[in-house]
Amino acid sequence: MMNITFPDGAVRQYETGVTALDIAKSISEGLARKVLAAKVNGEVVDATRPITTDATLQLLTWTDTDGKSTMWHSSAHLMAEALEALYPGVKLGIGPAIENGFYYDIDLGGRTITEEDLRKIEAKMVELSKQNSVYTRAEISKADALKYFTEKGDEYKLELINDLQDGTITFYTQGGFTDLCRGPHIPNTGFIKAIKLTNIAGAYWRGNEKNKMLTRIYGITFPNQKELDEYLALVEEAKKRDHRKLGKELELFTFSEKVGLGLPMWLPKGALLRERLQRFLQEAQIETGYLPVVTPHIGNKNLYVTSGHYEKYGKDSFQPIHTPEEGEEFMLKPMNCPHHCELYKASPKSYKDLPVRFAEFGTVYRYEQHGELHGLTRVRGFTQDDAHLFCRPDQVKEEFMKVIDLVLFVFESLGFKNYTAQVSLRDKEDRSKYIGSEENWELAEQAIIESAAEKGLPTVVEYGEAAFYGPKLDFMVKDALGRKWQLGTIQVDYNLPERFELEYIGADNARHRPVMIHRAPFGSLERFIAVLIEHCGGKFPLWLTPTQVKILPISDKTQEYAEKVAAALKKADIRAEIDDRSEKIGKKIREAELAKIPYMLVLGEKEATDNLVAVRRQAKGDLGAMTLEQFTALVNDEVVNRKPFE
RNA sequence: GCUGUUGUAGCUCAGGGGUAGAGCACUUCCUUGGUAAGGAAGAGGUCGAGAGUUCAAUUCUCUUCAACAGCUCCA
Repeated sequence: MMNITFPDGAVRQYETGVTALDIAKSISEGLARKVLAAKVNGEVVDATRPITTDATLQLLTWTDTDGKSTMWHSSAHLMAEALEALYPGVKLGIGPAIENGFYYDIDLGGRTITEEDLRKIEAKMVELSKQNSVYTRAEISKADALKYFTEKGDEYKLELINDLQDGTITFYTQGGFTDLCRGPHIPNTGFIKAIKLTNIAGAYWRGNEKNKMLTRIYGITFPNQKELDEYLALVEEAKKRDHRKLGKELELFTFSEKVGLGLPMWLPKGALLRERLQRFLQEAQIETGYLPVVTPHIGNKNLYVTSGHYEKYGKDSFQPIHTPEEGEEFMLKPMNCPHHCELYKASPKSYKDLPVRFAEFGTVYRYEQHGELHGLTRVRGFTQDDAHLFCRPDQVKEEFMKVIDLVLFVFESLGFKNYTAQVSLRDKEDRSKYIGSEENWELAEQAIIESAAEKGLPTVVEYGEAAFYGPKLDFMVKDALGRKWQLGTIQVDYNLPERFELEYIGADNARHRPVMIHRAPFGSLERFIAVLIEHCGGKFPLWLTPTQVKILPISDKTQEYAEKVAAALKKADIRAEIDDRSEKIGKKIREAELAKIPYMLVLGEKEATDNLVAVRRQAKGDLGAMTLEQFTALVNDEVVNRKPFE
């Protein structure tokens, strides 16, 4: 007998060699029908693997992330089985589970696959899943493994096996399909009830562009049709909220081939929104002790030689600008830090001056790869809400706390309620690649961990993810559709103060090196606005939205009254527009609704006579008539409190 | 940068070897209408660009540019 400890702490005794599935059955049949895999002593394994020692056990179902990925991994195998049936001789690369579903990289040997073929493969998968084939695990020697795939003629699997240690190799078989796989897998194919193959793409074997390009088929599966339908609806909704589409529809920004790719241009409505956002952060920053600075868009090449960026990124950047003077070279600034370092050096600093916080909405230019450009989220020219804090090592924590406060204030004001923080620290083993003293790193890493904890941030710590110049903390937000985006970032930097020989005079009258902290709550205005657009589906909070009110006179007869109302709103600092076309009120309302204008004022003779406005709220409908004062108060309340659109 | 798909009016898209079409938007006129599309007329495109095949190309072929999806990359 052995002791099995459950997540709630309960301990029960079972026969040695019992499986997680057996244990589930002993609890209830219903539970057993839902168990996809099990976590035994923290390791995810097949629910059908015998347990031979005392262990902690967590039964994994569809509601667990590990349960989902086990199912998706098994689905990849199911797809491979279907592919072998439909395309004899197909060679298989790798087929893992991913965040939303799974993929398999395959070599079709000259054949191609179309969208219609995906439907065929899906049908085959459904057929195979209904056979309830059991996924069986087999430990196999390296020699036998090689023999199997040599006979099968699959060079990709052979390459994978060659990299594996003998004695650690396992095969999984379901139905007529056997694959090299570490597992784990779900008990049988019958768990896979709803299948959707989503798209086809090319992918290099092992992610290396020198290798052959394989066909990658993406798919997702669910334990029932309802969840698949919900997922597909979510994908549809995401398409509707695509910031590139909404940006065009709401006339926020545009691109021009003539201007150049990856260089967004802001249309009046977008520029207004952007400026409001900028002012909002600027005000918050000034309150927190930041000092606004302005630096030029270009810098002498030597600036970047000093910073080290020229050596590291020079070849892959916009190339230097040459002047009529021989030998002079300037570069478009790819970041603001070097300029700010030089600002720091403009005057000698005492320890009493620190921290110094230079803030600038700095537009920078980076030569991103062509294929990488994407809407506003990946561009070649963008504006960072940048600031650099120069402080003493003992001030790092306090500064971090303040920056976290600022970032959270920004998120809260814009309706991002769901966020996590990723703390990126040094590699635990290899510390050779990091610049800066052990002592300072330790201080900064602790400061980050502590300040995140003290602020109650949900945090993930990643070792080895720190930049060579310092540890960092990145904020990931989840938007209204549950998609994750990386926005704000706070990074400690030991490199640039060194390279620029930044100093301050300490209380001991000796020279010391300040610590530099880079931080950007938005990340960049472009990226942040893109995420904001998708988060709110184009329905911006009233305080940000370009047009707050659309005034809709019912006929020409009330045109004059409409203008009077417009003037009054303008005076009250409310952004309103009149729709004075000779269209029917129904049409004017429809268009204002589609343009996602928060408030509409329907003005007819009744309102003009009584000196009232009939208020309509976007997506909500008629709110009834009120006085202009009441309406202004309503709007101001929403603006001042930065309420979300709803 | 690599692979694939796409490129027709301001937008969304149809068409197809014999020099183009719809809806919306736009202009003008009629209509003055009370909470999600009133009516009529008109204007607007050398079918992404370049080359080739052909009597003839927007349609076929090649090249190129751009967008999209994925891969690689991201100070």
